[in-house]
Amino acid sequence: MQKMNKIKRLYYKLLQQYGTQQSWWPIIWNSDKTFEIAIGSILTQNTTFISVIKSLNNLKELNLITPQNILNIDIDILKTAIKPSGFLNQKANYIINFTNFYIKLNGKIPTRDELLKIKGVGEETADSILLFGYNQPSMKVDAYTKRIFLQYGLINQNAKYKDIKALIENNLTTNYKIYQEFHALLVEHGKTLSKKIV
DNA sequence: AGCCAGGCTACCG
DNA sequence: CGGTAGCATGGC
Repeated sequence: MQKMNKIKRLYYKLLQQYGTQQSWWPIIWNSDKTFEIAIGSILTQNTTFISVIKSLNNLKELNLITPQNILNIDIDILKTAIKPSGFLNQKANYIINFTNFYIKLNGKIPTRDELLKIKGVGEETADSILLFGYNQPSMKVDAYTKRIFLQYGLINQNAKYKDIKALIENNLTTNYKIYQEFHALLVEHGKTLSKKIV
């Protein structure tokens, strides 16, 4: 076998252990997947995805997984719908902020910098939207990623988001499917690790 | 019964 | 710049 860098080795090791994680991001509504994934990316901030699913189901029942309807509805109804995933006051506004931006895009793919200007969209959420919502090869780094990389000695404690992102992007083939797969695998593996060491 | 979850903003020094 | 309190809820 060809000589691989450590990131690639980890990728294939996890792939062998857990198998492919295709369609790892669950789709509830499936009409505007990009929009749905973006809203899910905001809702998932510092929350378990189980809670996000509940919120997305609430939104679906209210027919709110559509940009126009979200902007037309009373914000208190939006807050009630997303309550299961926590931080309802700020996330409701974050969702509205993103929705306004999304409508103005008119189908265009946003840049990462444009996304980062939205209040409520930080680095991880921006990458999540690009990678899973738009199928763009922009690696998403999360707490699991950092934890696992620390454990394998691939980074040190003070590595920052952009450092880890660059490390991965420089060592894997630039391909959104591979990035999606890798992230999903890291989450699956991360969930099996017992304690938070970051 | 406290800690953590698929973070971000605002504000501090 | 780096560090951190606050944000809200639910699961274990």
